Amino acid sequence: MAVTLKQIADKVGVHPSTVSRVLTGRHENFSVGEALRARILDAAKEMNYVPNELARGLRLQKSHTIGIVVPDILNPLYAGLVRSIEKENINERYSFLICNTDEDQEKEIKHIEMLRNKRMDGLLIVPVQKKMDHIKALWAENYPFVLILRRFEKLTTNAVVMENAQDAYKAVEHLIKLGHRRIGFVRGRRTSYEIQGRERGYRSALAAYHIAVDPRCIVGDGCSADDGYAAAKELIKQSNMPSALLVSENVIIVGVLEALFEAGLSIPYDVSVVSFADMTFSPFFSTPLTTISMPIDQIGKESMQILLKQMASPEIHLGRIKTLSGNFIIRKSTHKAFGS
Amino acid sequence: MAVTLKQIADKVGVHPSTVSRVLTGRHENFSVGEALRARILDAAKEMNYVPNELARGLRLQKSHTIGIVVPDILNPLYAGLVRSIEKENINERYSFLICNTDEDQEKEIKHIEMLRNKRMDGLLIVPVQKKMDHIKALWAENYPFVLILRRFEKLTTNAVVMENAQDAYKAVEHLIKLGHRRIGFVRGRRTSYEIQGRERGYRSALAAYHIAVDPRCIVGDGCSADDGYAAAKELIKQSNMPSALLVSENVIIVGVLEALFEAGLSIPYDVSVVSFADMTFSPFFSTPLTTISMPIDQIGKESMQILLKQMASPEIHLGRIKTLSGNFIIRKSTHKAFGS
DNA sequence: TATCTTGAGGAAAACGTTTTCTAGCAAAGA
DNA sequence: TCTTTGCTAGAAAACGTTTTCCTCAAGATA
Repeated sequence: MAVTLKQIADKVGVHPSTVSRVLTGRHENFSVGEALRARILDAAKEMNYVPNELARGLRLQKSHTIGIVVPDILNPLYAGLVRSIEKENINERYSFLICNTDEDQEKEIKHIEMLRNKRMDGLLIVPVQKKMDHIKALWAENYPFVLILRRFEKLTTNAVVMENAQDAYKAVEHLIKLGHRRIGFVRGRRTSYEIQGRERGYRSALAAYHIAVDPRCIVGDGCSADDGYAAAKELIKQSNMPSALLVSENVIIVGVLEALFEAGLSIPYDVSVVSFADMTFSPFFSTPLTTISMPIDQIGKESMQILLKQMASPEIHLGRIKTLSGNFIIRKSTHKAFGS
Repeated sequence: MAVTLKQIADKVGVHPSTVSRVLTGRHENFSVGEALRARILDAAKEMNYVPNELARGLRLQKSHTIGIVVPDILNPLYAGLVRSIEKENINERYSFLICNTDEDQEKEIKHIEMLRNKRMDGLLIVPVQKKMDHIKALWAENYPFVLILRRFEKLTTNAVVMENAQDAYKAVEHLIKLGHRRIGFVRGRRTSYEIQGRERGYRSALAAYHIAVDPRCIVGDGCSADDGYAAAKELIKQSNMPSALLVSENVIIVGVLEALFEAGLSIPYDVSVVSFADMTFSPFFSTPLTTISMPIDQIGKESMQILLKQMASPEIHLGRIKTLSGNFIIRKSTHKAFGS
């Protein structure tokens, strides 16, 4: 069906290799007469030649494609990440194959297997982090990849992560300084790297100000809006509900807001709220949200740059770990505690 | 580097074709002894065999990949679309290569060229719609594809689109029935299919109720939040600003809200707002938004189903056009006009 | 005149699969 | 005993490129 080099060659009356050389512009150690060159170019255009990247890829051992594995592209955090990765794709050398895991470990494993089958030149992964054998395998085989937002303590791979503990610490400290003593933590997936870091920060901030941690103040385990909704409900029904909340993730906050709204609680008068969040919309919520927002553009940029370097020399383990801090932005959703 | 069929074959002492047959499970017209079969399977596992999809693709003339071209994956509308397309990917037969055009026609042309080079089995496209030659070419060559949300009147390709005019009509009618007479239209990109349909609907609703269209009420041309912001500003500074607004697109509304907020205008008391929108967040804005929301899941599902059919028989032009209606959801951002 | 360079292009292998065609051999049927 | 059938497996071509190694003539050089 599709036109091949050979067909062009036949039409022009020349060898396929010559056509290849003209079309790819490779004249090193080689030269083609101007006239012939022009004839080949014309024929290719006329015949609507579409180079077969599958064949090129097989020969060149390169797919010119990078695999991206994220939890859910519908989460603006990850969509933004993808866009910022794209921006570092100088000269549009690569295209991107995107996979969603929905935080499902088995899906991730299958996706990565598929990406390897399709011979991605490199992988950018936000890992689910329940298992690490398949990541270890990549590492052992010098397959170029960079972990994003999450990494394995026991494995020194390339990674770009956040200062989660520190970021959470700052947020909680802010609440404490506003006079809050009972501060809730709406947690995301307990097993995930960011959340564990953020919980550590939450705990150490309380400890620093000599406030005991009430386990009933820590709720939730999951990363959907529904999970946030359920977790907030649990908090709301408690007799001495926290006067302030730290919400640990982007999408969860939507559910928390819904629960608060449903319960007729007003922000920040009934409850102060700080959230890790990265939605363009945060400022337009009924009460503009005080947030810790991530430097998504920078995360994408660093990740891609490391990956490019790693792809350039796969045999050398860079083991680059870049750690970035979030931006704490105070808006209207936090207020002095009324007792103080 | 990577293990090949031949290496497995050598190790087991058998021909590569036999290995291929065992590993792909193709035993039609063929059979392999149980013992040998097991030995091959073992060897493959032990040697960590990763099939080369590039080679398979070349041989089979299939990439098992579908190209998706959208304006911007960061727009929840398109991210949702991608996810719903994925849901129709039964048995995970395909993976998806995603390209963003940013509504730039040249980018779209380049992306589609690249997708053809990489031999995508099919294409799902939200076209920029300034040029159509490259789409026509796909069509002429029986390349399987489906246009989404936008289509060319002059080209009967597969497409899944919305009843834009009708949807806008309903929204405007709602405003008119609330007593509004001066109704603004914050337009998106003038050249795009949806926007033209929506403008038609806007105009015909006004006409149906004998309200003259004031060209000053129609503002904007662009699809970013900034465009919405600028357009709303323009409306706000007018002496007789409209008492109600129809906002034509998803992301634009964020800018409009910002402008309104900045001008100290309250919704719906100073101005009623209806928007085409598809964000999970709409209900949580300072005033929950009355919206026309699209059945994204259905759009993705229909698109993928049509594409699958088209891929199954590329030589037959299905020319299927599916038209869907939006859901009009009344929330709190619209109110009776105060004059009435 | 004999040898060397240089410019122009061809031949063929290789990348890793899949699939069609062929073939050996044993058991079964005639 | 001779042919057929069924099971098992190998050989080789093909998919569409790229690239290394040739070849061959013409002009330059010694």
